[in-house]
Amino acid sequence: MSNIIQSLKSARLEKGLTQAELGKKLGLPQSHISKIEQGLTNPQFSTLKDMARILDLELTLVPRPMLPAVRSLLTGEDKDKARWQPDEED
Amino acid sequence: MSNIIQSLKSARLEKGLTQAELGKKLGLPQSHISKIEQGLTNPQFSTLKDMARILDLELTLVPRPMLPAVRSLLTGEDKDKARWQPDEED
DNA sequence: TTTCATTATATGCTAAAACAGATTTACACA
DNA sequence: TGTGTAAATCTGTTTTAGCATATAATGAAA
Repeated sequence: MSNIIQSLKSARLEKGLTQAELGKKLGLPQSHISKIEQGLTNPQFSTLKDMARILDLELTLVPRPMLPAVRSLLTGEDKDKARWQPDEED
Repeated sequence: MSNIIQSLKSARLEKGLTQAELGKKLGLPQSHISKIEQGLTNPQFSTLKDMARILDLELTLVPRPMLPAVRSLLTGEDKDKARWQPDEED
């Protein structure tokens, strides 16, 4: 399963939402959320974008060279330790 | 047109790639790239993700509250000016 | 500047996949 | 066991992805 899908599922659970509740907010049937989370379908871009938004996340484009910096910012790590990891694979 | 699509098109042009060249790298027909860039179709998530990667970009999920920080990091702005903008709309 | 060649992007038409709706399974717990 | 809730599966409809082709744009040569 893609990392992004995984993260979206985690975000849904952390918010205590069921697939049906999330689906309702999105105007999507629960069956979709199920298939998406199981990786049984390759969803449309807009579907994931909308899903992210409902979960207070935003799909953004990051230049590869900036990835380590962005990741350390997001994880709250100290950027000045100068030991950035190579990119993690998706 | 979605901001992300817009950005991907800009990235393609900046790299001096034609739709056909990008399509070839992706294993997609040029006609798709055309439709996607025109907003005539709602592409699959994986298509955009792959497209981004070819263009040295990565599709990442950012918590909404972190958006301003991430954006200022990406645009190279001074984070300490303490006048973060509210989120720009997509 | 006209023509011709070449390249870049856009448009039609079928096949495949996402989507909507209804149903079914899994699991909790009274 | 029976009831309620959450997630998964099954079947028909809508939309994208793929292929072929057409239109548009660029540039070189006459």
